[in-house]
Amino acid sequence: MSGTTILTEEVEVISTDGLSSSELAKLFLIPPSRWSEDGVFAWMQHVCDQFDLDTSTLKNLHINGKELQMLSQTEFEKRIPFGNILWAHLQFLITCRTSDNPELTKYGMVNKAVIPSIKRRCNEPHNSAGNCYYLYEFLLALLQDPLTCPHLIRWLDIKLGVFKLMKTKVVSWMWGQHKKKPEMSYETLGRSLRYYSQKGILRKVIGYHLTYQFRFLPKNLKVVPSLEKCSEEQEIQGARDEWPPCLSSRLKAVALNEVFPLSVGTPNLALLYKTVTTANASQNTRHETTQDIRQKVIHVFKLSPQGVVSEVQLSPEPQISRPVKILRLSND
DNA sequence: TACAGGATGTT
DNA sequence: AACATCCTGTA
Repeated sequence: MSGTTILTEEVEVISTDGLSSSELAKLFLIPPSRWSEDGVFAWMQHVCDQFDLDTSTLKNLHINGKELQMLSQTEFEKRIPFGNILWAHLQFLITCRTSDNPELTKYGMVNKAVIPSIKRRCNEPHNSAGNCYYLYEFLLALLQDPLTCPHLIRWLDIKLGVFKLMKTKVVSWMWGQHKKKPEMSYETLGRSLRYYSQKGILRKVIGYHLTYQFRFLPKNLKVVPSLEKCSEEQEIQGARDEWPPCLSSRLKAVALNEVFPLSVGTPNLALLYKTVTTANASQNTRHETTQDIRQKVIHVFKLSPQGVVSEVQLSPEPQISRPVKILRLSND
């Protein structure tokens, strides 16, 4: 299949991988009632993609936008996979359209959050893409990225949603970059987490430092393959089996101590993990022993468009002053 | 240093 | 509304 018609009025050639952002923009410019059969299918794929739902169960139902809108909610949810989510999304699109919001076409493209937030976003006329991310979504993204989980943040019990912040300084700094708040600290981030207790999104796990519990988890949560219990070779192979190609190449870069940019939430950042061995002279009452301490050191870099990065100093983290050339930029 | 939560400002 | 900032106080 080399191309598909996605709109009733216009013919657009699209790749089999999905729609480009400009193609999506065109789709959302057209009222849902005027979508073609392929337009409806493209919309379904897009939404499932945005909500991390399994797109493989989707198939072209060969109904156009008009027929789609004529379905009752019950009928809709019965016939269409993930019907509850798609229904909510469709209602969202229709409502925004009729409320005469000039920015509406953008919203169909940035729905990376949970369903309840869609309605609220509909009423936020000046919400930019960089602003649409909540802290809990950001943390969930980090927990699903092998570059940040488990080194910066990890599950203590994924089934219970219990996680721990391993490197508060780095995570807080990344969140600050994401929100364009360079002064962000764990003091501030922690206050936001405490607000989440009140809202019922998180719960503090009492007695455990830096440990919180999600009270709700998204379906199809990606599980980062364990990095601790296997060799580097297995690690990379495991990642290759379980993750899309772009991610396994990123994991490989980490294993090889290469600098590699983060793509989740913070595309302008890079992390470098390095295992350093230091001799540690520890004193017992009787003997003095030297012990090799293997420690994972994390360096954080900021990317420029040329791929040259400078290290960010997260005091008292170690600093490298020389600029580093990025070997590979993200494919995704 | 982590943590609880009040007060107030910002977007 | 969802933080960000600042702060008082506790452990």
